[in-house]
Amino acid sequence: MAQEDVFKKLVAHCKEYGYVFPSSEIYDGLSAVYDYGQYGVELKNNIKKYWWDSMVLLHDNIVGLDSAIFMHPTIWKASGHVDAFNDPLIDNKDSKKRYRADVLIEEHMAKFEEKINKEIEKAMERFGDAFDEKKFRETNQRVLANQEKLDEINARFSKAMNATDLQELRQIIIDNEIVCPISGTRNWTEVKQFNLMFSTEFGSTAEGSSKIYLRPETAQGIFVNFLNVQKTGRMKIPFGIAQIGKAFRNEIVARQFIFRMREFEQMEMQFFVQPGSELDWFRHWKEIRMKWHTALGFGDENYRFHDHVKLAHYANAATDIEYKFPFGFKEVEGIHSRTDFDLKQHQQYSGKKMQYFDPERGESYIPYVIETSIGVDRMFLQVISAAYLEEELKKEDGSSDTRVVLRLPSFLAPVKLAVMPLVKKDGLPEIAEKIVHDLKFDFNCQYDDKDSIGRRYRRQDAIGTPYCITIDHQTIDDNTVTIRYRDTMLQERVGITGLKDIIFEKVSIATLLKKL
RNA sequence: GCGGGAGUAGCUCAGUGGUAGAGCAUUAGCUUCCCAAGCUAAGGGUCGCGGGUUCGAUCCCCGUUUCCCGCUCCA
Repeated sequence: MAQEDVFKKLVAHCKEYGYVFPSSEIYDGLSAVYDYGQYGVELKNNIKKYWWDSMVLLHDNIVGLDSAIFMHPTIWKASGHVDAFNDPLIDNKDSKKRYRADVLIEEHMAKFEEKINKEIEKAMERFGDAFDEKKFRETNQRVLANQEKLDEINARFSKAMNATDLQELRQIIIDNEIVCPISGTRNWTEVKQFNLMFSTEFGSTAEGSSKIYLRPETAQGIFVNFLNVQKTGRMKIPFGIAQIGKAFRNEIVARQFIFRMREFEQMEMQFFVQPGSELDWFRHWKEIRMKWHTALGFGDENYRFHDHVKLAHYANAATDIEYKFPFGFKEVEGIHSRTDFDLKQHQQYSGKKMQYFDPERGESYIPYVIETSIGVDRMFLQVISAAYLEEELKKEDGSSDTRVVLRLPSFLAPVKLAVMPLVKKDGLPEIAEKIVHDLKFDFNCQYDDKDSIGRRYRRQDAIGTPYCITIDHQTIDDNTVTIRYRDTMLQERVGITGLKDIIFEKVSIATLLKKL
């Protein structure tokens, strides 16, 4: 089957079995926004717990944080998000090329500069030493005409940019007959502003309210709490702060299922280190994070690092952990050496000293930061991609059969076990119900007595339930049941009294954490 | 944003200018001693939305919206 078909089926399966629904579906949906269903939310919570425990439980120098989504608007000025990602863009309908409207106008203005300079050059040649540039500029008709035109455009342009008047920007392009360098036509679309950040009104009355942003990353919440956590937690460098939370980005391209969403969830850990030691720590965290992924058992060969050659303005080293999705290797997690950029920026913008006194070195400094940042939703997609399998089965009579099974690691599976009476009579349902009642305090259990036993097993396979407990007539005699394993479909006979311990050992997250 | 394709039941799809069908799924009951597709019954759709043509539109025409594919963009 083509890889793309697998992905389509996976998306359909997610919806069909209560993992992921398109947002606002009854109102025709909301682009690039998705909801997690009854099983999706369980899987997501389990992924988050695995990450959180691996950070906060396993490292005595990493603590958690839950900072607010609303933050002071200056934070996004300091981080660079306000200025870096809100360019006015315009498309040429013929060449289908996209340009920055401001760049088009600036380039156009540069042409007038050139014309003026050429006039001056020519005049210089003509007049030689006697040439007076200032006077020439003030008197030459062609220079004056060009300069006037230039000043006029510049005045309109500055005004439009300051007021972010997109219509005026387009009008400037049209009035000046600026053409697309490729198609040569003036067939332009409207100017659009692609804002990375969502904004909203803060304050309950329209007059007193001010514009604030929904955070585009959780990291800044950690940076602005650096001093709070360091001081109240008596943290000594090196130490880390971990946070799980929602973030929001206006994506230009949607259509990638939950791989790229406008509202998404991040699991970020910022690790503060001595300046100069950051690249050692960068390598250290690369290793730790890769181990976290491979411990899930989806096959080491399906992961790889992708080191960045071109670095963001704040980083001096960066890599991605990529997983081989059905649609190719894609980034799941990013690890960045962010230098002291963020804390330095906040120190400058807030006027507060974002420094740490290092007793070992006897000096204060702004710590350097190693960031590990993973998208919960991407991780979710990674897990479910890896788990999804359409399996060909040979039946005893020689005919073949397929079953769809989610081979989720037990600790991540939404439902841990299904308990089912083999037949709906002879007191078997009552025994099954009692088992569910006893185990429901420890595990997510389901009771099912509808349809044939084989069909019930398949239903559980489809949602990834790792264990099925079946009560049969032998149970009445000796208090034993069968436990059926999802991946192998094999069964074992065990005593009812030992069930809790058996399941607990298999689904405990501690078993997984010990591998790290 | 541009171009192409599609939108009929929860899912996969059929269908006709004269008030809508199948399989699977769901619910209830029967049957059933271990791996889906036995039996019976029931529920569920103003055929994406709006407008036009027509005596009458799910079907023809126009617009719109959503999804899919390609291009474009992308920290």
